[in-house]
Amino acid sequence: MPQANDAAAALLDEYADLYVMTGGDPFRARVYGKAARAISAYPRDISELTPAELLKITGVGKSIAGKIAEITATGSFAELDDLRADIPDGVRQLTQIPALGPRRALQLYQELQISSPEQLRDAIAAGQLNDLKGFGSKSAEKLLRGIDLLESAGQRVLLNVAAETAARVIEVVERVPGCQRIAAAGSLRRASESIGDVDVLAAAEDSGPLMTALTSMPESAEIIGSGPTKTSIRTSAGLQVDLRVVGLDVWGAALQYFTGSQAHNVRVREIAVRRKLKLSEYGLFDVESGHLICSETEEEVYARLDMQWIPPTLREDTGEVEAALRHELPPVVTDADVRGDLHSHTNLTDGQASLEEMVAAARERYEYYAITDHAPNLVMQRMTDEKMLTQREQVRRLGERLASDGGRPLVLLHGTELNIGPDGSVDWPPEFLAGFDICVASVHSHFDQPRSEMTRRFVRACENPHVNIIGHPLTRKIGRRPPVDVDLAELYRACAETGTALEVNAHPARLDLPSAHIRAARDAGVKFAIDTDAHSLRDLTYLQYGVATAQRGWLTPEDVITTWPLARLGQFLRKA
DNA sequence: GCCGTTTTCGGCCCGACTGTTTTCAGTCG
Repeated sequence: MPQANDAAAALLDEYADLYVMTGGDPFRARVYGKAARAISAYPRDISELTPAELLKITGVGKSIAGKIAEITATGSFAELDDLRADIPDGVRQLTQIPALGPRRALQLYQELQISSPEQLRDAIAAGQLNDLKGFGSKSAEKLLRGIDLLESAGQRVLLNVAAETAARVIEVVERVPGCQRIAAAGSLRRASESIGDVDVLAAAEDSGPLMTALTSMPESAEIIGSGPTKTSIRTSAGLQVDLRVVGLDVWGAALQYFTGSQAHNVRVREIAVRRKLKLSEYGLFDVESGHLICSETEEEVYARLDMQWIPPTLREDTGEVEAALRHELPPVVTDADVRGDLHSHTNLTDGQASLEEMVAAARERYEYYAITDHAPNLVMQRMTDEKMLTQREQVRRLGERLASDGGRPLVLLHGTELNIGPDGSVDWPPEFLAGFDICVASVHSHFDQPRSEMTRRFVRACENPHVNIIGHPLTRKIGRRPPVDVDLAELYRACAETGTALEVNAHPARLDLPSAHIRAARDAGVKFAIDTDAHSLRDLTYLQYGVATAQRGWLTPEDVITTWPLARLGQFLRKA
């Protein structure tokens, strides 16, 4: 989505938070949050829309349209500025502390002038909370732990880390006699790019033994809460795990509910209400009679609301509900659609495994596979023309062997991952590049160029007739390195015009191009390559996260060149 | 503040758990 949309959405979200803090109508606050999501999912740059076009965005009415215009003109809006004057920024930060919400955060500020987590820690130490209404000794303890947690870096984890934790919990709990069914839910099932806590749903008649199995895991460092349907622990690695146990007969309704997102659930439940129905984790009910209509599968629940079943990766309230009601959900790409991988490394540069090892693993999964080791300008990789040509010969011979040994067919492509220099040039002259089957080109340095230079840099790389794919386009690392500043609309235009694909890098630390930008790129006519960028055998298993990211961007197999048969891919790689 | 095969006004998702509440508010997802 355009950057102006992100900025405006952040301001509307901030306004919603501050507004609810001051005791304002919570429904009104919710509308601002809803409008923020709508804007941030909107494909066109909102600063370029006419007032009439703004009003067409669902959730944006006259008042919010006016505020967006104000944001475009001045970078903020008057009502927000007023609230900011009343409530210091640190008070909003207080609500980041687990178990401290907007109401009590404001109470702390108004009665004790506390406006940051550090000040709250000091106030607790000084016993200032002791005679504050609604704060007992347990609150103080809990808040102190919450502040520690907030300050210890990395409270959110990458997808693969969350998936490993969930797998371990499932392994332990499913062995308990009486556990009838178990699965990961929540943001992990939706494949969000980072995960704050791990949700696991289980079915059993008696929840007790399952809860005990969770709380007595050696990894369980703290029991945050425990009841008959829900138990929360924190692992020794600091990750919260929620286990919910329901009856097998309500599995579908519960899985739908615990998968979320919250915004998606709100939309679906509103649709139920309009039909005089009530949806909860226990099923879909007729409001008047109270009778259960269905609850066993997600498909039934959606179908009874006249909706298609919605893949979990799409459940973010960014238009999927409307599309499902119209029965126009796109047939998003799945793991099974992927035929190849066009970006991988070996130990000739910084990979961990040999050419033979990587290819043997790739052969289990793909129809075609490209080796794309680093090029000379990334000097620490010590690449030379000779090394590259020797590898090309090895790849050719290995490819011949694969074709004749009677095993699974796998076509090997020889490529490279070029460096896009600060001026948009790449490592080798055209005559050397012409010898590769495929060239990925990526930014590996000079991340801080101003937008105009960065944009020219990418556009020039796209215009190179030998560059097929822009690798990890925004070069961000989740939670560690911000994305580069590039005019995305210009980048998309250049990709579409030159027949250059954008990568959806599957590594869980990258997931780049991010799903939030993929839809706008696709609408601009861009094609995508889902690649692992594997530097090890394990990295090859991360393909699933690239597919999930593509799904979150609503991509179909038609949009993804690595799902195409080799002949069609070959045509694309010629950039004709 | 937004929205309407109920509605231009009156609604706006629903339930579990915790702590300090003696009947429920706040928080979370």
